[in-house]
Amino acid sequence: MTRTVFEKADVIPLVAEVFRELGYEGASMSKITARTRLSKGSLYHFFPGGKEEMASEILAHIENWFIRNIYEPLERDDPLKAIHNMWREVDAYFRSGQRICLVGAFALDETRDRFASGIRQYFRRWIDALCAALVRAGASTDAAAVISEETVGGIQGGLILSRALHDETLFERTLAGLAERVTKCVREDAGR
Amino acid sequence: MTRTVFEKADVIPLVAEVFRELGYEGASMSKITARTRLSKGSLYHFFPGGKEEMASEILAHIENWFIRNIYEPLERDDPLKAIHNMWREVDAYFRSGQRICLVGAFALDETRDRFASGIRQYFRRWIDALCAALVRAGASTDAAAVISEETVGGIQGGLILSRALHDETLFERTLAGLAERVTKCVREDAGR
DNA sequence: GTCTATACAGTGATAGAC
DNA sequence: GTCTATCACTGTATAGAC
Repeated sequence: MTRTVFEKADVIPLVAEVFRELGYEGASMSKITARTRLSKGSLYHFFPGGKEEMASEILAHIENWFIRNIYEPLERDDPLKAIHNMWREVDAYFRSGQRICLVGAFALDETRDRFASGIRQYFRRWIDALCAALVRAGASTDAAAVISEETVGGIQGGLILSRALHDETLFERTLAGLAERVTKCVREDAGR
Repeated sequence: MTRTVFEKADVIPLVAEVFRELGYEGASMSKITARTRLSKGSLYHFFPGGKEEMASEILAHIENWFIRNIYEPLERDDPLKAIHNMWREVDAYFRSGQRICLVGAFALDETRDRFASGIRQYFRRWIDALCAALVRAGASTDAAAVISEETVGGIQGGLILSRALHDETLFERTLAGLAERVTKCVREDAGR
């Protein structure tokens, strides 16, 4: 029998995937052990606080990924390039809509209240970073604020719809539509 | 002690609210009994199939509500009036974003697979009914198809965001933005 | 149609051997 | 760091009294 030795950094993405598939309440310890092939002993070794600690560290891990790959570029790189990078990274991260947003899923039921500040922060910073990039690209402050909210919300809605309709093309169509509107917004305001 | 006597029609909305608050897996029988003040005996009397039967009947109940109040008007009434009616009903139904869409929540995890056809139908018919109304109002078939998907997805995203950010105004802002885009789409295409 | 009592499988969590 | 064995508890579901 093979005995693979992990460290925490390897374990977090594995467990995260189970939470994504089953939700916070649906992801029981036995489901997690079955799908990750890690025993309860190993899991409690890495996360003495159990499920709550797992989910908490997973949320932090997700936020860090978005900060590095999406928010920071939006906040300080060339805005149009950073926005283009966002579409590409988001499509890859959510596997063209085949993978859900765990933070959005947690927001829908009372799981939200357990992780309220992490959930709020993730969306708040995404919207603000996109808004800042749009303003730097020449959009008006008002228009940028509106379309940033619509974009981040639109991505979440696209994930729900593409899963509900079993339509893998829907998420990419959603991203393309959002990208077009964002581009138009920048052009119109910058050209005034 | 008071002993209220219910029939199934009274029970469904009560249980539905608990599923909305806690999700399918989070809504345990004991949580349902505690929040509805109905005993397990009563619940199994109405739903011999347990949780799965409850959720199944709730989904059917929700779809019927949407058919009567939103889809059918979109399919056969004056399109502009029916669309205006939709914004009003949706805002009231989701309590300005304080109440989530159970169908959308179920779509996010593996609960989707239990109720796949009901979930698919709910969104499919919503998008199609809105699309048909837009075409009758003068929009081009292509534009109507695109904006119908964006609208139904945008509503779902608005619900996630307003909950995540604890911002009651966000959902109404989302609806207003979607309404504006829908109106513009009809005017542009009809005026060609 | 309401309730309580009960069965027993599954839950999160811990201890201790390797 | 891995695992199995075991804990007390909560899970769904059923039976039967009122």
